[in-house]
Amino acid sequence: MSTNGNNKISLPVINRLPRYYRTVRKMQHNGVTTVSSSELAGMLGTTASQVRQDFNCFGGFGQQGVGYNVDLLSTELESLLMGGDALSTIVIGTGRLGRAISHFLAFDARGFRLIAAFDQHPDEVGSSFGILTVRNINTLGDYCRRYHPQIAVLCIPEEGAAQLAPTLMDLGIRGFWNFSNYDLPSREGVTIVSVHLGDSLTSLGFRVRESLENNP
Amino acid sequence: MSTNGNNKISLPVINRLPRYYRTVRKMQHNGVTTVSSSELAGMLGTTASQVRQDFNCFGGFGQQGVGYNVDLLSTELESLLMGGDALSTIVIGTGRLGRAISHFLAFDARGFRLIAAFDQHPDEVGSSFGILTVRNINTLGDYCRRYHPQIAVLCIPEEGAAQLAPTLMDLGIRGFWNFSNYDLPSREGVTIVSVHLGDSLTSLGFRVRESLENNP
DNA sequence: TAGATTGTTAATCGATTAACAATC
DNA sequence: TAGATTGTTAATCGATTAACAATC
Repeated sequence: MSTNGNNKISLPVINRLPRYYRTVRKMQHNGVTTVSSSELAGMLGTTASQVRQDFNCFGGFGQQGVGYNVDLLSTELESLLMGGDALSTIVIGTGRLGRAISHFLAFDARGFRLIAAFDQHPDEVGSSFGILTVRNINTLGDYCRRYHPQIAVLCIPEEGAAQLAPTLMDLGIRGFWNFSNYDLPSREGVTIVSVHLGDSLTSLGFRVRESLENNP
Repeated sequence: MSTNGNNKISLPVINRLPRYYRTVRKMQHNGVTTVSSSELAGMLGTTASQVRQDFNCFGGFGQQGVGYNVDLLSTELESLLMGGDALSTIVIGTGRLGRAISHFLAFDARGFRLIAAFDQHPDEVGSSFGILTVRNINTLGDYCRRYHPQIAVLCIPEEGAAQLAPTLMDLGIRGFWNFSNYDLPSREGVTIVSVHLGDSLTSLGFRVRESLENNP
């Protein structure tokens, strides 16, 4: 069923949904037809309680005494996560990372559709970018006013992101997948998901060093 | 000061440290010499209480009535996060993503040192990889037994990661920066930080669609 | 029916925030 | 000294886990 009326769904729950979906797809692929909350929990390293709580945010699609129908679960999660029209998406920054991410996005779309790529370097502009051509960053405003992209993927350095973010929000961008080091300011109606590679690496370092101290 | 004795530092705290460090560095760069917990909190979108709680995990380096010395804070955080010997690191998978990530790692090392890269494709093997040369994946075991790398960056598909992970742990890898879709099983003494790009993108999609429903 | 497992309410746990005494 | 701000303890909040009645 669709999202359970007023009950706002918490971020921890939302962030677990993709993993549920991945796991259920895998089971479906293996021909499993029914799964209990405790089986799923075991597979995911969580608790049966959590699985049931999470699924119930969207109106129970289990059957008491039996469990969950894998096909149904898969269909529901899929429509929940990537149902409806594809989100039109632009990439800003076509360096190494921008190209890798865009390839990922184009290869495994998950409800997104890449419609343009922008860069500031003259020698990038005009170069091919998958099935697209890299556009000049100074045509970004015109482009957005004409095509109204919904999502922006930021693969540019901090300064560029800081400068561009408010403009992009004003131009109607509703979601950011941010790979820059800049922390975008939140704004009503705009969703921001940041992948801080540097922070992630730094905390890995801290944790490994901590572990090496206890157990060299 | 170094980590406060027995008090285990919680993961939420650890994950906030890199942001503290980034912010403090920026202030240092701007010539700020002293900062209060509430100023820092304002800058980071958190509370003064949290800042003080977090810093106190490492034995207070503030001064009552005055605040925190920016240089000291920067030095302490730096030594905490990337002090000591660099962690020797290998990359597995030299496709688009592997190359982008490695470039990032080499450019902004943060206490890591990239010492080798491996791939399974014959036409990748032997190609240049920054200052390194791509090695054949089937020499991985020998390499690890000889050079004892501490960190592995996984930029390979799920199946490869699933197959390689236990082997790498047996070979003494102490930390994984995992970009595959595979959820590595945890093991005592091994730290895993996963960057699930697909999950991150999927939850962005969910949240944007949710927001579009309320406010098209 | 009896056994199993959900949906849902209640209890627990941990993290965040507030408060305030210590002290610069 | 008075004002400010930390370090630290206590209160709150939210998320996770446990329990159990409903029901397949």
